[in-house]
Amino acid sequence: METKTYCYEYPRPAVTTDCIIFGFDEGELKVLLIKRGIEPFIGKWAFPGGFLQMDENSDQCALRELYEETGVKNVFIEQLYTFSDVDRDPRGRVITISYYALIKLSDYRLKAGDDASNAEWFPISKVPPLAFDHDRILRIAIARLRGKIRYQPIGFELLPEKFTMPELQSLYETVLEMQLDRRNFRKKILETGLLIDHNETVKGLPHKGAKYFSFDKKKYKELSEKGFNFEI
Amino acid sequence: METKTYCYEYPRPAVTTDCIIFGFDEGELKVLLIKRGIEPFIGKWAFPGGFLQMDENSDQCALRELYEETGVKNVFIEQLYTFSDVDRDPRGRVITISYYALIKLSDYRLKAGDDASNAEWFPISKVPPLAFDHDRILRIAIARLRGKIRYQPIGFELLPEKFTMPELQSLYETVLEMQLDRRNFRKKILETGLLIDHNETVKGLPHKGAKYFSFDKKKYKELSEKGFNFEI
DNA sequence: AACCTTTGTGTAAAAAATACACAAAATAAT
DNA sequence: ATTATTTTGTGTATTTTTTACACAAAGGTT
Repeated sequence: METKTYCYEYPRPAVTTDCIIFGFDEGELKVLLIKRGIEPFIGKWAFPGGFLQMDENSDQCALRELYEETGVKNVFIEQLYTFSDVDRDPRGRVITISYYALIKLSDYRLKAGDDASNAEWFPISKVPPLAFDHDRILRIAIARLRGKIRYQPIGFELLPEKFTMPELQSLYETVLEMQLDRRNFRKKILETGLLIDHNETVKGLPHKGAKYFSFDKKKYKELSEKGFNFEI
Repeated sequence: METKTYCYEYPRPAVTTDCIIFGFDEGELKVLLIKRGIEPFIGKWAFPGGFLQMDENSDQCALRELYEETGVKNVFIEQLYTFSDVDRDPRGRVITISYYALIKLSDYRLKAGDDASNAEWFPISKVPPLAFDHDRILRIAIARLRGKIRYQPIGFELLPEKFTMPELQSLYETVLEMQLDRRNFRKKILETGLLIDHNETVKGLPHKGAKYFSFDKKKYKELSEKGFNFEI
């Protein structure tokens, strides 16, 4: 079918969602990029995304595209910003509602980037020039993540269910680009009351002897509904 | 013309912008609402807004609609959130990129709400039930304003060029819904270095004897480009 | 002229953030 | 196996920030 069967009285832009997928691995913050196989920007890297369908809202669209392109499911997403510049897509007028996702890379390391796929994880310091206005989108996404991790416990979304305090600290240090004192960090994190201590220590490397913790999602929901804040 | 001349291969949603316009007057935070003259929701109050045109981005659209519907120009606007639920408009699929604006009510009190127009200022505690999903949008806008005023000097956008310290404090107390200590507030605000002291006192009521200040926009630009923060 | 209301100002107390050192456990090296 | 090295866990003293608080002066009101 190439007939244009959807007609309107006034012109309408196309609407897409794009998703900036963050992962944390080997002490680095990474984003998942897809190498474009078609024009425009063929061969360039870009964020996964696609067209909004008429039976889904933009959250659902972002989650669907995320799943279709990377196999990732049940992840944290949040709307980032809507980009609407007239010339941002050479094919025509396209509005993009952008999202960012935080995923537990340990769970999904195998899905994307494998089998010579066109998806690949890039440390944010080594992201190549991107298609469309995606460089700008990435900058905004990083700024949002950096700002938000300070006052909402979203960092856990980037770690395995069970993690150690040094791992968590390393994540914070990486995202915030600053060194943190081990004892003060531990104190602050623990006094949120949102960590479950598993009383179990790591056997092998790395982080030998470190205690395992996990994030108490239920407690967080309870407390945040009562209006508590969690500055870290 | 009623012919549908704009045709596409896939269905597209309509895209609009809506603007939540905040003003501060008589010690109250207010929003500007427009009474709908057509279905759906005829007779109900809603935020001003309209359809995105193909030669403008969403910022420009929000500013244009703002000007057309209220005569307001040169104001602070910021993108708020994009709403995309399937059933949010009974006429069909509509995506709304929402903005909020902060205006100096003193400058514009005459334009809207006068001459039996269909625009009116409502204190946020007395906003009637709104059309579409605008109740939800308002809640989100208020939360954003409340959150943002703490770490960015946007409160000044709601006051006249020259204002007194008690006026500024009253604004903060109203938006944050909390009492603030006069001396501590003054100290914090002044140590941002962003206020110009006019060494001139108010003659008449109210705020007799209070000093006039104004916001140093240039200095703010300089400093914020260097990455300074302004928590208040 | 006396009174009332509102403004401007500094310091002491409390709370929060920061700096800091050593013992114990696991691994790595010899 | 012994020793050395690396990384973890833990508490307190110091500094900084935030909060609490009272009185004199100016302008308007009665």
